[in-house]
Parts: sequence; C-alpha cells; structure tokens
Amino acid sequence: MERRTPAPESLLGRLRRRDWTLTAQRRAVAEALDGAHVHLTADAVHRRAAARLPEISRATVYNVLRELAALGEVREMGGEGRAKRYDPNAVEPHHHLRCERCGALRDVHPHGTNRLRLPPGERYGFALRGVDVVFRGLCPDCARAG
Amino acid sequence: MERRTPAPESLLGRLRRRDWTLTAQRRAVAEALDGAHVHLTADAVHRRAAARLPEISRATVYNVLRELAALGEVREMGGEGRAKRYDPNAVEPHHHLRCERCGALRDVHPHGTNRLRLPPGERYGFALRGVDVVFRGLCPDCARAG
DNA sequence: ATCCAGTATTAGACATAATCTAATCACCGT
DNA sequence: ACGGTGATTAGATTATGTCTAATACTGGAT
Ligand SMILES: [Mn+2]
Ligand SMILES: [Mn+2]
Ligand SMILES: [Zn+2]
Ligand SMILES: [Zn+2]
Repeated sequence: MERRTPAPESLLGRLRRRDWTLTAQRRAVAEALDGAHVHLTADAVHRRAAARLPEISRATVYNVLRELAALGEVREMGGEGRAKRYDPNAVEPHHHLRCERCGALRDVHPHGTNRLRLPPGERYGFALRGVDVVFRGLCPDCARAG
Repeated sequence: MERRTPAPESLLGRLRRRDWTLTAQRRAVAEALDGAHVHLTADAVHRRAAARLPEISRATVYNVLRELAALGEVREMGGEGRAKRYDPNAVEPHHHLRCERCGALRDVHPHGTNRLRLPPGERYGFALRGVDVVFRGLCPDCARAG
C-alpha cells in the first residue's frame, strides 16, 4: 500500500484566503501558473494569461509574479542562463530535475536529502535557510536530437 | 592531524597543458578567474582583465568564458539572480552555499551527497549527468544589515 | 625573415529578459 | 458622484549576452 500525500491546495485557493486583492489580472496569472510540473517563464505565463484576458500587460505579469514570489506563494527559479521560471508548488517541499539542453524542469523527491549536512568548518557564519538539489541530465527529446 | 587535499593545479596551469592557443587576452581572463571561492560575473571578469590588459574587449571575455566552459575548465553557473557566474574550480567536485540577499557564493563539500538518489519512478527518461546542491542562507554581512 | 592560412580579437549592432516611470484606471467607502 | 488608494498600463530604459563582419595576430612553411 502506497502512502499518498493529499493533493495540495491550488495556488488560487491559497490566494483566496490571503488578504490580497484578487483582481481579474491576478486571477489570470494564478490560473496560468497552476498545475503539476509547471515551471513557466514569465513570457509563457503572459501568453497563457492573455488567452483568457487579452488586454493583460507584460508589466502586470512581471509585477504579479514578483509579488507572488515575495509572498512565498510561488518559487522563482533562476533558469541557468535562460529566463527565470515560476513554480506554483511552493507548499510541498521538493527538488528538481533539469534538462541541460532545453531547460525543462520536473519535480522530484530524491532520497537522502535529509542526510545533507554542511560541515561546521564550511558554514562561514551563514544563517542557513534551506537547501536546493538539482539533478542535471538530458531529457528524452534532447537525447534523441543529439 | 587534518587530512588535506593537495592544492589543485591553477586554471592557468591546466590551460598551458592544453592544445589551446594561449594569447595575452586568454591569459588575462584566466588570471582574472583564478583563486579560491571565486565566482565572478562576466562583467567582473572583464573589469579585472582590463586592469592588466586595458584593450581587451567585452566580446573576447564572453568568447573566452564560453570556450573555457565548453572545455570543462570552468563551470558556468546560472546565478539565481541575473548574471551567470564563472567558477574556475572545475577539477575538484564541490557544491555551493549562497547568500539569498547578496548572491555571494562559497565552495562547500557537504556530507551525504553520495546518498542522493532519484527514485526510478521520477527519472522521466532523463540521462543523468550530475547533481548540484546549493545551501541557501544569509551571509554574516547581510544578516547584520537586516 | 617573409608569407600565408587559419584563428583570435574587436567595435558595435542586435536580441532578450526584466525593470522603471509616469499616466490612467478600478474599486471602495463616503 | 467624489476622492483616495492601489492596480494596471504602454513604452522607455537597463542589464545581460550574442552576433557580424572587418581587422589583427599566430604559428608553420618556405
Ligand atoms: Mn517544482
Ligand atoms: Mn565553486
Ligand atoms: Zn531537453
Ligand atoms: Zn549576503
């Protein structure tokens, strides 16, 4: 019998509970972001949001993404040289698997992350807040393409 | 008695052994990069290189950094914020500790990295090439500053 | 030493991602 | 309706990185 975590509440659901004005534009952005394994660029979010709300501006999409990241509701991920990607899955802790060629990201839950320790001599006085693990590789599409 | 790994050969030393034309510009870039815990942006590399060789162009710095990364002599790191950073320490495997506020990076050698495993069901057909571990926190300077 | 072919370097144009600015708009309480 | 607050907007601006086509340099052959 497999243990299943209950499906986490959607981003939009979490936002409704917040004291945060939920405008049409902000709803469109939240809906564009939602889903599993979704790690869109700001530009892709804008395309999706504009499909529902054609007059939404690029500036608003950037504004809203920045605010959601500041609120801790989405995770902003530096795209290894490409555009940043936005991860709506900020509730369930997880790590990532990234294609070195096309930048595609998958959510993963690797074993052994709780064993990671920084030796005392290598803390350099930092106040630690977390650790990110990124597996690198080639996705099936890119492996075929060379 | 502490076990010490022998000091790894410098980037410049490794490059001399390569079949790779070592021009004045390339030497200036390699010297700008060299050192422990050094993770400079392309722009910072250019400033340092230009201090020695004032006529070196931005294009050349970008060209050389790209080539060194392709040769595997420096590691190109997507700098969670904006500009990529270049790590001359490509020989000794290591991971990083990053300040979430100012972006400062230190080299670290955490325990437990060899225990990291991706469950078979989460490989998504990727050909794995490695794993990066980044500890996040606040450096002493930023902790003081708020 | 000179020449040549291939390579490296260069300035500046171009491209892309992201932010900023200042004007306008929408919503809410009165 | 009015006014104030905050959200949205187009477009300018900044930051980072790539590309192009002309020039300079390098190393080998003679
Ligand atoms: Mn994710
Ligand atoms: Mn490093
Ligand atoms: Zn790929
Ligand atoms: Zn810091």
